[in-house]
Amino acid sequence: MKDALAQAELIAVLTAVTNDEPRVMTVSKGEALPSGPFEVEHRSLQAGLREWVNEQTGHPLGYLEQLYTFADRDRSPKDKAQRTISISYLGLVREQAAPGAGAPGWHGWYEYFPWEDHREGRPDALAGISEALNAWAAADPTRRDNRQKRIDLCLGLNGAPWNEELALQRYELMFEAGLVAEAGAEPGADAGRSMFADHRRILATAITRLRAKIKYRPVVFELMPANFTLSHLQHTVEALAGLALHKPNFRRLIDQQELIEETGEVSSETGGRPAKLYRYRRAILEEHALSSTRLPLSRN
Amino acid sequence: MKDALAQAELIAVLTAVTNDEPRVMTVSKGEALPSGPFEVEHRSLQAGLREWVNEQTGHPLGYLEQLYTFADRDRSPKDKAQRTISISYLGLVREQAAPGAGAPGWHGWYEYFPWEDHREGRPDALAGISEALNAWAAADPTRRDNRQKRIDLCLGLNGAPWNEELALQRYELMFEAGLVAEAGAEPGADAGRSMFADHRRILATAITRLRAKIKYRPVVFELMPANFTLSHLQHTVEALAGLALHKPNFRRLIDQQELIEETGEVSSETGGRPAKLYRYRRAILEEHALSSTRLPLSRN
DNA sequence: ATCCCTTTTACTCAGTTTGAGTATATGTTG
DNA sequence: CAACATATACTCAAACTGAGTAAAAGGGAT
Repeated sequence: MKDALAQAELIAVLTAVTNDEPRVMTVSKGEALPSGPFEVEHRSLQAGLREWVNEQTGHPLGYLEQLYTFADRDRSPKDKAQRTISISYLGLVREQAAPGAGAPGWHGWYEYFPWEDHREGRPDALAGISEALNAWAAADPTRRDNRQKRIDLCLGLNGAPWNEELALQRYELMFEAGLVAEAGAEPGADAGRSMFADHRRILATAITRLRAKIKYRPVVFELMPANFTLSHLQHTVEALAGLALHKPNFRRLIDQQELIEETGEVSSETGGRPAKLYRYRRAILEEHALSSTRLPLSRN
Repeated sequence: MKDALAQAELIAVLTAVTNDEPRVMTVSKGEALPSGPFEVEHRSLQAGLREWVNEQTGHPLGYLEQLYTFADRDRSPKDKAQRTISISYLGLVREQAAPGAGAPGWHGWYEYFPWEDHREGRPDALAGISEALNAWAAADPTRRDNRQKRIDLCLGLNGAPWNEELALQRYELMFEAGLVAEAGAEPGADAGRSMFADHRRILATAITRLRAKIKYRPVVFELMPANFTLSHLQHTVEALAGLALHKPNFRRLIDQQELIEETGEVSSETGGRPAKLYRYRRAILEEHALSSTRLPLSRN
């Protein structure tokens, strides 16, 4: 066995939801995700990430989950003998308490993926995208049918329903078709803001993972303040899923699962009838880590 | 940024199902999982793994999925300045065609996890395990309730149902309680066969992942021959899940999803009425990669 | 040839869950 | 105090799930 040395880099997708908008922490004016080297002193990968996130941002980091590890040659900046292994993590944080000056900035998910937000119906960006993808499919007669089917399923065309969990596949499809700037395309209006290297792909991975996870594990609460109303909770879920949910059914499912309990207080910030405040039942946290949550996934 | 150098190692959990028994490819007489270094020539992590699996075993490797990456300090053999990063993968292969002499050997999952096979009811091993775990919980008055709840949920005690997807949590619980040899325990009859370093933990991760995945993605077919009967398919799923499934419901779900089609032939190897042979509908493979499968999860 | 045994295949049925719609309660605002 | 906005509560049909039963089609023994 040869000694195969490599440099290890930790990349973080830190997400919060503020004002019903999912955001990600970025550096370089929103061009890149924060990252840092894995060092010998670190006890583990996760500990290493926690350490420098804390150093650099001071942000308390609750939930942290490994996303993916890659070391593709064509992704490394230079073609040297030494390779870089990138290990990405998804972290969930509370609504940020004013990041310090010069500190990393927060940007909305949907700046980078305008086509992913379906809370108010199909975004306009999808029209242009599907047109461009269809043209790409038609251009290759042999792979046409195959491509067309993928497009329909990814974008919810020709009878296929929109599936919010396909965020990564959609980005990869657009990449393959050369529609995004990372693949060498002209910066188009519909294609969203691009990022350094494959950071946007990592963000898409995080979105897909989180959208899947909120359906069967109570991770939303990592993004909520201690007390919240049911509407607030619903809007947070909707922001992540990029979908509008049916209100009565959302409520039914939440209290069926006995995940939360009333605090006894109410909030009149919502305009109409004051809403009861709830808190997450930490008492049964272990129970939840093992059992499952569900969410209604109706459209508008 | 300092240069943080590390050695990268790829670890493979290759699984096949033969004679209704899930098996894993091992080296060192079943003591370890096959692994190899990630080298500079490799195009990507996945490509690197494919390459040396092919070299060492000649086994054609279909489905391949990344499991987890870790670099815990206490897991490395020596405490040197250089760290090892281990990247593990789950691979699914067809029933093996007689591995060559001196080649890696196959061992049943349930040699390592005897408590995980519930196809014929609760395994005997669980009695001793739950007893030992309960004693462990009782030993610490402050954390008692918490521990007891975890035990009940993991093992399906006190009203909690058995959940086959908790394989990893169960192993970790037993590790924490010092019941497995890897944690320094005496080799006990119920604790299953142990493995080198944390390889058994990786195998548990693979089992958990696969048990979850077969429910919503048609990966079982990676383990099936070209033609198969519905019973064969069911037994394969049951082997992986470690559960007995309700036959009529299994069939109903399978053909509702139109994943397979009749070949027109029948097989009389089953003893009773000859069974129709089916094949996986490759034509709609992309479709399946994006949509979802479901399985009935009834007990016995 | 016929009866028995085994396994496949087909059908039924009640309880639960899900998607969707409607009605009522309780505040604030003009 | 009426109009409005939002929270909360209830209803209903369709779909799905878990579970059980019955018929069909072969092999083997007598």
